[in-house]
Amino acid sequence: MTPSHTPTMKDVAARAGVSLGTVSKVINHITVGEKNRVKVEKAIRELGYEVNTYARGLKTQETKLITLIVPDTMNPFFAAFTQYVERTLYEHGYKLILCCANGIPEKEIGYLNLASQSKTDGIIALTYTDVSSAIPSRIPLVSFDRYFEDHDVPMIASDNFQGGYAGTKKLWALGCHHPVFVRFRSKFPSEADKRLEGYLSACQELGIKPDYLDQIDAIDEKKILIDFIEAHMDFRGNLTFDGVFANTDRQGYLVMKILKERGIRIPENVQILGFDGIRKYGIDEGALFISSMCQPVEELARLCVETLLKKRQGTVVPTLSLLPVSYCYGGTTLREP
Amino acid sequence: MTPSHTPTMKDVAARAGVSLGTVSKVINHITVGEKNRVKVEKAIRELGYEVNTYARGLKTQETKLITLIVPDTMNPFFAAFTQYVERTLYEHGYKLILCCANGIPEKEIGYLNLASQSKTDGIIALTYTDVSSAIPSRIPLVSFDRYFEDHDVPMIASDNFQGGYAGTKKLWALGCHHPVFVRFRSKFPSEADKRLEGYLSACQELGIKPDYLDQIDAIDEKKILIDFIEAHMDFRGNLTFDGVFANTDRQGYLVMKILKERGIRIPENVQILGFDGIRKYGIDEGALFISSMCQPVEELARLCVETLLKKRQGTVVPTLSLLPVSYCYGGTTLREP
DNA sequence: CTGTTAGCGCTTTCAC
DNA sequence: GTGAAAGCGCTAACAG
Repeated sequence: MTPSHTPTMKDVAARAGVSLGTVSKVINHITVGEKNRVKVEKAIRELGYEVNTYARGLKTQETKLITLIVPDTMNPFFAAFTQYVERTLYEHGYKLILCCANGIPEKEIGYLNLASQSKTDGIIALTYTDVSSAIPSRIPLVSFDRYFEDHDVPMIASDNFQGGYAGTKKLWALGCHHPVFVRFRSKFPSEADKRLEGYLSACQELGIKPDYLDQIDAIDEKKILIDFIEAHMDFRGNLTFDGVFANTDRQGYLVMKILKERGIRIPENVQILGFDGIRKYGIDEGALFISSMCQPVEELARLCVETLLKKRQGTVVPTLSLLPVSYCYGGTTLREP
Repeated sequence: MTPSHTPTMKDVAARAGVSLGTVSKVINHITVGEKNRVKVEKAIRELGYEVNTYARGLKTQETKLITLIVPDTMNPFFAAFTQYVERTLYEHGYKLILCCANGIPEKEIGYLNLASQSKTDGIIALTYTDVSSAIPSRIPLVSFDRYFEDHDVPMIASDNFQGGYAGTKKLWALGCHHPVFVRFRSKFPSEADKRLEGYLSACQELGIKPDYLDQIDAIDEKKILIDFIEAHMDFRGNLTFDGVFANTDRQGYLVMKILKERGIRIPENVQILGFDGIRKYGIDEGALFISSMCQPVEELARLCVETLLKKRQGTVVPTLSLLPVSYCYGGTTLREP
């Protein structure tokens, strides 16, 4: 008689006329007599049996669950990253537990603990709050874009320096001889901080006098930008810069709106270049909001997952991996000369 | 001596000098002698103990994990929905397992099974593929926007009919006397199909001759839209409609782009109204892409979670819950008269 | 109110 | 190559 509950290994064993251990071996691909294997496989099929992950996890301390911590999913960049992480995990037989930290440190810490209690096999963290003290040692953890001092945490990121450098050169090549850099950032250090450094380095090489806005944890970004812009007008109201390299697409978009409101034509009067490569309505069909140094989101996500899984199985993994970013036209820069 | 492994209930019991059962009771908030409770709580704190969800789950068949199935997270509407579902679940002590189905039925079915194997406590499904045959009976499942025949699945959705109706009336009030409706949809029936019905109903009431584009599983939306638009020009190249009510913001945005490319001014010549209420760069600061009938995403997410949890605990829940949508100005309609 | 104990479904020795 | 049996950490009777 078929059991009414969801079938367990016991049911399979009974139906196949073998012992529990044999069924377990078949499932875990451990050598077993041909005949028995076939019998067990048949029973599994007939019963629609699937292993109970939690019973298995209890035993093996594996759950096939990976936690992803992101600030939120409404930011299109994080949304894309989340999607690709999920996809890659799925391909490797893992499920994704999603934590939108929303800047709540306790929430991040709670999820970090989840892993340390081995309820989750690892963590991919994209966090901008300060939780480094709560990082469980010896737990598979990879960080995106954020460098954790004092902890042996592999970091994956875009090559932000190169992006800042190449972007500045690109603006120059497109005719911007007075590009300014603009950024708002949190007080927690991240790899993305290197974007400005890249800009500075390129400026030096090009013989441009660098000029930038750098605000930490600003509240009213719009007002600050307006002040910055007005401080860059000469006596007849002309702008003293002809290009804006923004730290993120969002910030660049904001700059664009403000400039347009003031009758400045983009890209004729001022070219704007962002960073991230965010697309309207997702990747598939959407155009960029603005021209941008695009991060290879999919590859970044894959690399995070693969690094994490390798680390879990004990392979030595790079402490730092940087992926290149590339320029993409999005309407706010001049077409190629 | 402190154990080197992550502490178990046994360690807590030993340290507190009580039995396992007592510790379990303290944890599960079952009455226990004041003195013992304090001792146990102290031991828990000192050891940094946390229950092992999987051991517990094995026993109780509860995992405090809920699966959310969405088509993807790059669509801003789904992204927002995901975020709010996660937040609400968190408030209730549940974790989110995220499945981006990407239109792959096998993937959805796999996750559906996860739940039926009681590795997950329930499912919130926002799916546009046909998986109704795979729906495990008697498993807590609530559906967003999609009506499952033959299954006792509570459905949550926006009041799409009301939205279609109110949106049409709004366009009329703003001076559109010849609004057309435009939609692309999948072949799977969903609540969102009622948007067109609302439009038709309002047209009848207003004495407007309805006119609409309705495409199923179209490949080249842009081309179809262009054809539609060109078919609506009189002999001197003037449009025969003065308003477009699009089935989604994305579709409305596409219409806007095409019209603008043809030199048509929005909203002066043609007003455009979308549906969803998607915002650039997420909810916080972003403006709408276009004027829209906005779905109350947060409330929808909350309702899904609460309905699911109620159903789990055996409470009778509504088979259908509709939440009202509301008009939001987004630049593609005329300002209030 | 407290301690003891029998499993939950699975993996993994360990004899056979 | 196979089966029996001992747990993984926890909960839920059940005695006391």
